[in-house]
Amino acid sequence: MPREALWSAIAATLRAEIAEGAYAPGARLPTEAELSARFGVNRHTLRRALSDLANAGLVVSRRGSGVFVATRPTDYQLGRRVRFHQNVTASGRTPSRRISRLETRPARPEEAEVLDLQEGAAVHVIEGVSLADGLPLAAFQSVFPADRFPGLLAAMEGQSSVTAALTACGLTDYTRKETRLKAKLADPVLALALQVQPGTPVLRSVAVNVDAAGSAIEYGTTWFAGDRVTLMVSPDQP
Amino acid sequence: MPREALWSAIAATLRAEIAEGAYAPGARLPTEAELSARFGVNRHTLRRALSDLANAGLVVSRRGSGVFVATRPTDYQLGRRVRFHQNVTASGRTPSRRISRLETRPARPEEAEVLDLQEGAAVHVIEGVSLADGLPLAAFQSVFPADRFPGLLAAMEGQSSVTAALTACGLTDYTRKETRLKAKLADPVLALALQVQPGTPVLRSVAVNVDAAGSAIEYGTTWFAGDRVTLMVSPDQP
DNA sequence: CCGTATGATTTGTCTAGTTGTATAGTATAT
DNA sequence: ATATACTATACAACTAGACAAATCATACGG
Repeated sequence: MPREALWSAIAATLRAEIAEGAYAPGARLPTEAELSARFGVNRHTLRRALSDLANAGLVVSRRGSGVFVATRPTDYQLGRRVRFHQNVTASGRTPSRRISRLETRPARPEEAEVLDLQEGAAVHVIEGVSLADGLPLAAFQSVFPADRFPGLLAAMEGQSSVTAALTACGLTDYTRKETRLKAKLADPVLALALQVQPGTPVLRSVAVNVDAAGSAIEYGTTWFAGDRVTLMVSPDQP
Repeated sequence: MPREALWSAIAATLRAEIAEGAYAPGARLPTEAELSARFGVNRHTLRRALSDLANAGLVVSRRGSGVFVATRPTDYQLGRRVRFHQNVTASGRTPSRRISRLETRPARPEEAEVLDLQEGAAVHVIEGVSLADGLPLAAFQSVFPADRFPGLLAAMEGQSSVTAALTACGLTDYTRKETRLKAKLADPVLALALQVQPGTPVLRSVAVNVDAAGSAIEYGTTWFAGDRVTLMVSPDQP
């Protein structure tokens, strides 16, 4: 009977340390060179162990960067009134946003239709990435009618909460009217923004938000990193 | 009367050559392929001879690396204030240390309890192997409260004496408060670190060191290679 | 201040050599 | 006949070294 293979024992050790919290989710493991020195094995043997962990979905390795502890998939509640920050804090993490684009441009036909605008009317576009504990969870693009919120982009300067900016523009409340979901593959640009491998699955959510009066005020698209987020669709509350 | 087996004769030849110093302790023997060619036998037959030597503790083989000539055991004094270097030099050997891991991570419940910390408080972890004349005698893991010794890991960089690093952090003296001993079997990872066969007996020592004021400052575990070390427990001196 | 270039670091892949293990077959002594 | 010793072959596990590809940090020039 063959005794336990070295790589297997090493994998078990690392597994236990990850489980004990020695390496937090999202954290980088020591380099392969350091780990192989620590265990006193050749780098190939260590890589065999890492490949076992990666196969089990416990770690993700990125060439040139390192090996990272995989984040357990987050449940992301998709409801009429749930915002990003609540979602992330509810799972015990620290939410943050990185805004990458603020601009005003003519509405595209589809956007104009949804937002009930004339084709070519000006819209504000906000693009960015939402993160939990510094790890990208989703990339988003939101389109707002410019004439309804003239100072929106200015209100976004220096802070990152879209909800707060909308409030500053006089919108007290808004709810999600409809959401369409689709599974896609991340193209290189999206993969970069989400820090995943190109070709990994992504959940694209297209949502329309309406104000209290029921008129559309936001046309938002969100791309969730499929391996980090599980979307929970809850029944609508009236 | 059965004439002596081939493998037995080969083993005797190698035994004699090792005894004559043709292969120094720690040196690598020729590869199995070379030796089997030299004696004109199949590799299996030669391996039967080698296995005889290994069983007698004369050689140690490492897969992928080669077969090495082994060395003799040491007495290791276990006292309140005895350090590793003194122990090894006392037995006429050259001590050395190989540090394999320097990290800071959250304390595990047991460690927090012993070191009187809050659960999850940061601790420094130092792992390595202690050697005599280049041969591993013991593998150790030491855990220190990070807030008590903020610069400990930095002090360990570029040198290997834990005592010196502690001194650099302002700790002038410490003594062993308690030691628990247990016999265990080496798992593959530990076996590799100690350069013994997996499954060979190992002495695990769990010790708590305290400073002059009596507060715990180190939670250390040491695994001694059972066939290379004899532990001597001396009565405590007040 | 920003983009670029460059060098160092880190993971991915390949080739080759060494010991460990398993299976099957052959010769020989009892 | 039947163990026992040895041969033959094949594959698995691990080591060793080299190079490629991606990334990151830093310095430099506009």
